[in-house]
Amino acid sequence: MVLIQRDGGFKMVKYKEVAEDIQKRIYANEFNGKLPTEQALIEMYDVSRNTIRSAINILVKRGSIHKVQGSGLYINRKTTDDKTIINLSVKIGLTRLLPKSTITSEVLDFHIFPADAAMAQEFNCDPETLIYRVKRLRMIDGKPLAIENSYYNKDIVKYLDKNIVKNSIYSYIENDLKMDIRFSDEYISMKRLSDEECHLLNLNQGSSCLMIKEINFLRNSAIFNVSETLYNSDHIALYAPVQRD
Amino acid sequence: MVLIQRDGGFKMVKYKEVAEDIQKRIYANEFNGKLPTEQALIEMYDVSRNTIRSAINILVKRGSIHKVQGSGLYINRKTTDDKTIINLSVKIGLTRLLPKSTITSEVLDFHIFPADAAMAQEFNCDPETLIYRVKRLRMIDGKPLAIENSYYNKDIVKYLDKNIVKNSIYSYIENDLKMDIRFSDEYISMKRLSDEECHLLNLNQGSSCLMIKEINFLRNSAIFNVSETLYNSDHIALYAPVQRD
DNA sequence: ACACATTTGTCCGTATGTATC
DNA sequence: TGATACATACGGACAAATGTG
Repeated sequence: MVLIQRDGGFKMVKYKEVAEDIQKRIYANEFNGKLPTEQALIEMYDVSRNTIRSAINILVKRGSIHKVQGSGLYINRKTTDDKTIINLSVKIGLTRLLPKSTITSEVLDFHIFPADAAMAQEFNCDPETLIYRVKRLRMIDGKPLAIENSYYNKDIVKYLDKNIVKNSIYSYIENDLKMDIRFSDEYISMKRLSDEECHLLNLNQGSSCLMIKEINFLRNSAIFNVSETLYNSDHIALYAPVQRD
Repeated sequence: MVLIQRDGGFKMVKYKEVAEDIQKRIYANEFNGKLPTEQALIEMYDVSRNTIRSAINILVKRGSIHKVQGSGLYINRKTTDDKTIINLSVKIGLTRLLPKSTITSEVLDFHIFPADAAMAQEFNCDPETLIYRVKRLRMIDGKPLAIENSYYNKDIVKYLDKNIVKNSIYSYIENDLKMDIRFSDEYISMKRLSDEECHLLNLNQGSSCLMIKEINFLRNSAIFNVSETLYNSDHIALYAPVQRD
């Protein structure tokens, strides 16, 4: 069985296609707790062992499966949690991350300003570089999910407007600007909310929340975006699969 | 230059040895923002390209470096944060994770009990299986860092006592019992602390904290440990490097 | 704008080691 | 013990992105 799929017209490399195909089959419950062996997958997809192993490693990294030498490839049990789970291992942008939910945004602030010393250091750019600031209340299926305070380097993201930031900025950057978001540093801490923030997130005064600071890099390792997002932790939990080397 | 190192007498496979050697050199500032090319590393360590690439991928996964096709291997800038950073991508056990600090523990509770239905489900084991419960106040350089509420399946971890749990349980499990801790699921959320918990962590009443629920697996995918740890988030932040596939 | 060298990415093949069953 | 299945390590070839002149 040869299965070559395309993602929105883009040509994908083999091992990623295979990975996504296996992932779909896992979601569709086509396997019974265990994947076929490497050898079987090699024959199914008609690719080399290295290619199958690269594909499998993608699924391992995102916590979908785990491997046991000498035994096989096992599908991980899903946790039974009523909260929305944000998988940190694949977390680049929210809209793509939570496709089963509807993410909408209310723009609380949108303006442009020249970087001061601190901001220039964050972005590793020259002072006076123009920076977009976007503050949004992000909602999941209509309920307040997070307050996002985000900054974009205008030298890299040349144009933003109110209409764009009302929707998925990442989708705009990737699909329209054809920029290549490659990696991201995420720092997770806790923050006590101001009264205004509590009100926005529909929480009691004096509440705290999960705060994620993100530094987002393009392929060429330029920082195009820095943000701090305050998550209503009544609704979400973060998930991180960890593999020993 | 051939450099084969041993870790505590254990034989390590080549790509891991190379990875750890490069990591040490990064810490020692032997490179100037950029690693030697793959080809140069191949010659330095006298290994194949695949082996070098496996080694490099370990460092990428833990956020030490990033790669730019056509350009090179770049060392990631360290964040300037006064908090202790817990790197989730390598977080299996605290003592090993924070070697620069002294982790000590005060045992708040230690007993054994038969699993009820809920605990049996957590461990994916039979009800009535004996479970160790360990509650510890963990301290970093003498300051209260976290309250850990941890459970061990006695069928797997056959023996624990008060003296062992005062020290690093993971070191005991790995070094003394020679068990192989392979992977871990981490769920991060926030918790409002009880008055007693606030007191233990030296926080004001009504404070909240980061809570990490961990499910820890052996090589054979058996769950040997489940825990919930309440981190004093004044002192720590979590870090997660994310790479797009 | 173009050609070229450099550097990492993808893909293939083969052999042998180690853990599980 | 042997068979199965994943892990490690070697090799080569070509593609794609980057940097240089």
